[in-house]
Amino acid sequence: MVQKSDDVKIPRLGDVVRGSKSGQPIMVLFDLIGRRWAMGILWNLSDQDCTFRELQARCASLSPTVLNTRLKELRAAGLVEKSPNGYALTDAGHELYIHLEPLGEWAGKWAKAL
Amino acid sequence: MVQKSDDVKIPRLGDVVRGSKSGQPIMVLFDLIGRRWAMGILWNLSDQDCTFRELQARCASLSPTVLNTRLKELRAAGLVEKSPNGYALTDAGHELYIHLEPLGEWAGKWAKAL
DNA sequence: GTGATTGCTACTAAATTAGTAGCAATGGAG
DNA sequence: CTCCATTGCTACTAATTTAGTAGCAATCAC
Repeated sequence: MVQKSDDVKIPRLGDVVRGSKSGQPIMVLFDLIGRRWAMGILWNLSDQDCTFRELQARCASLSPTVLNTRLKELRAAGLVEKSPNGYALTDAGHELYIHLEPLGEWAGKWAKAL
Repeated sequence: MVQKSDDVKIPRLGDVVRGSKSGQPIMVLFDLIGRRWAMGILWNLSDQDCTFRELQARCASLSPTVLNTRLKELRAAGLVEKSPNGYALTDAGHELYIHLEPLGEWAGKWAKAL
């Protein structure tokens, strides 16, 4: 299994966050978790560790390319880590999830109202 | 000022959410607010109404194309509306913001730890 | 060994976003 | 009314991101 050290562009503090000159933490975070499937991955990892392929299946068969990219970014951001069973949330990842979780219920309400 | 009725593709319940077959509300929401600058726009509208150009300035001069697209989507989703002063969060938008807000503080902590 | 599964890379096509220019409408100032 | 600034937006092209598919090396179960 060959590993190339290709550059995982996660946003960093003070960085030009994909257009944002501010580099405010919240914008850095939004940039990171606002990428396609990033929040979905965190969501799906929240209740159990997943292998690469399980995660892929849970996320509506998103392409391995994107899944792998997202995983690299989330790992570089300290939100996800490798575990014996595949991938898992780190403590920070769990903390973030705790803040995301209420959105689940709210989304149901919102969707109904729409 | 001519208005063309061009199709604002906001995710809908039961939709194939940009690849997601589930159509779960939370995934629909993630799809919507996971688009570039969507959360940033909500964030910036939370404390005051903004004109189109103010919003553009606050969001690191994101292009009018994308800003306008996001605004259409967020309006179609009932999170943003026009106000005398430009654009504003709806009640639903405020509710969502309330859930997003704690992320601000958390992001600061996370960023420091990184 | 053989076969199945896992983690991932490579590649091309499609979609989204960035970036810039500019125009029609509105609102003063004189 | 005339001039001019501002606002809200459209049009267009270039760059970047994501989708989608194929497939290979490593690991594991027999």
